[in-house]
Amino acid sequence: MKLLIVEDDAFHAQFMLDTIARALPEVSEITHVADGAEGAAEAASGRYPAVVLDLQMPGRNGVEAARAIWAGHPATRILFWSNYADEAYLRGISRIVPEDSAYGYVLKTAATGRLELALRAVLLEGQIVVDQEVHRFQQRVRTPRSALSEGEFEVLLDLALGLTDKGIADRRAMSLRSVQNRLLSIYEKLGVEGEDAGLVNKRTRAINRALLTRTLNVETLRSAERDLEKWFADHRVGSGF
Amino acid sequence: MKLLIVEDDAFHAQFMLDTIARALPEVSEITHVADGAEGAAEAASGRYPAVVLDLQMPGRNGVEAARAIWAGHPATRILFWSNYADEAYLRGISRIVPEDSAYGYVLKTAATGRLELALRAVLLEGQIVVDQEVHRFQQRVRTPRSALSEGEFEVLLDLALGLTDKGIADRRAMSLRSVQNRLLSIYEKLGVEGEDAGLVNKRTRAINRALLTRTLNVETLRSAERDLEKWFADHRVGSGF
DNA sequence: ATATTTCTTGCGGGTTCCCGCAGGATCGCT
DNA sequence: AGCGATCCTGCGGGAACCCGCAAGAAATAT
Repeated sequence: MKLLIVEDDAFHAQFMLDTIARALPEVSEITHVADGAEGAAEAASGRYPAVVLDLQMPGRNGVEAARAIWAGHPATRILFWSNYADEAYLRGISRIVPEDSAYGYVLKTAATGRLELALRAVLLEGQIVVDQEVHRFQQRVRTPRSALSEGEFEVLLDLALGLTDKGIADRRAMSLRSVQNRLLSIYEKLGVEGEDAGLVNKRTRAINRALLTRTLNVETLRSAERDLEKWFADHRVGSGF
Repeated sequence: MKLLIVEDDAFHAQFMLDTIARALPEVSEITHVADGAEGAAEAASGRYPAVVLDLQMPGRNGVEAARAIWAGHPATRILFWSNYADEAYLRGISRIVPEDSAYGYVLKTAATGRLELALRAVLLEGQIVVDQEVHRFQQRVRTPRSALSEGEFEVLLDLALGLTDKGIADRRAMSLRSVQNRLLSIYEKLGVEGEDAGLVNKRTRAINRALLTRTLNVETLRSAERDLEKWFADHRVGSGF
C-alpha cells in the first residue's frame, strides 16, 4: 500500500514518517512532499489510496489540496493533521468530503497513541475519525443559538473579505435586506452586542470576534480571496463591458 | 551559563535543545517550558541571561512574554524563533526592546547553520540579528509609501479590534477627523482602492488586506484585545460611572 | 389541510462612514 | 524671521449601514 504525506514542517514530517513506519507495517512505500500544490499533483496520479495532509501550509493549503485530490479520486482516504481546531477548517472539509470516502482530523498535540489509532482507523479501515478534542470544541461552539448556519457562514466570509452589503447581495444572489438580516443574526451569534454604545462598529467587530473564536482563520480567508477574485472577473464580463 | 527555552511544540523544542547542546557548549543548564506565561514566570527569577522564545503559543504569546521578561530584567538577551515573518511581530518587538539588550529573529525554516550563528551572536555576543529572510520581507513591504507609520499602525489595530471612528478618537485622544485622515492613508497604503465601486467596503477590506499581507496577525489582535478591554474598564470609571 | 414558525423582501429613518474643502498649528530649512 | 510641507481639526453632504415594521412566501408542525 502506498501512502502520501503532505507536510511542510520538516520535524513534523519526520515524526509522521517514523510513526507510520512503526504503526502501519502494511504501508510499503511512503512519499513525502512539502507543499499543497505538489501534493495535489502527486496524488493526481491515483497511486495513493491514503494521504496524510497538513492543514496550514504556505501556498495552497490543506483544504484546497484535499478538494483537488478528491475531485480526481473520490475514494482517497485523507487524514488531516493540524495545529488548530479551527471551525473554518471543519466547515471547509465537511463541505467537500465525498460520499464514498473516509477522513480523519487529528491535532498535532494529540498523544502518539491517538495518532496511531486514527491512522489505522482512517487509512486502513476507512472510518471517519475526529479527534475528541476537536469534536468537543465544535460541540461547545455550536450548541445553542451560537451555531452559524451554512448561509450565515458564507455571508460572514464575504463580510471578512471586505464586501459591502450590496456586494454580498450580488454575489450570493439575494436581496439587500436579506443580507442585512443575515448580518444581524451573525452579530448576535458572535456576541457583538451594543455593550459600549457608539464605540464599536458591529461590522468590523464581527470579523474580530470570528477570528478570535476561530470561527474564521486567515488561511480560509486567503483561499476565499482567490474565489472572490474569480467572481469579480466573471462578474465584470457578465455585466456588460 | 543558564538558558531558558519557551516553546510549545515538542518537536521544535527537542530540535532546539539538541542544537544548543551542540552549538553552545558554554551553556551549562537548559530549562524548557511550553507556555508564555510559564516562561515569563520562570525568567522573573533573573537566573537566565539568555532566552529562546517561540512567538506563536496558546495563551500568552511570545511578544507579551518578552515584554514581561524585559520589564523585570532589561539586559536579558532574547532570540525569537518563529514560523512567520509577520510585520506585526516585528513592530511589537521593536517597540519593547530595551536599550541595553540584544535580540534576534530567526525563522523556523532557516537552515541549521543560520540558526546556530544567530544563537551564538545574540545569546553570547549580545548582537542584534534579524534573519535575512525576515529583513528582506520587511524591506519589500515598507519601501515606498507602503510603510505604515507608528500612529497609523495603532489606528489600524483599533480598526481591526472593531472600534468606531469615535471609539478610536477617544482611545487615542485625537479628533474624529484626524482618525478619518489616518484611515484614508491606511486605505491607500494597504491598496484598498475603489476598484470595484460599491462592492467593497474599505473598512473591512482594509482589515482583510492587513491580515493577508501579514501586516496584522491574529496573535497580535488577541493581545491587543486584552489591552482594549482594560481600556474599556478604565474608560467607564473615568467618564463618571 | 390548517396553523405556526421561519425566511425573504421592501420601506423608511436615524447613524456612521467616506472624503473634499479650507483655516490653523507645527516642524524643518534657509 | 520667513516660508513651504505636513499634520490636525471642523464643516457639510452623499453614500453605506443598522434595524424596526409589516406583508408575503416557504418550510414545519399538528
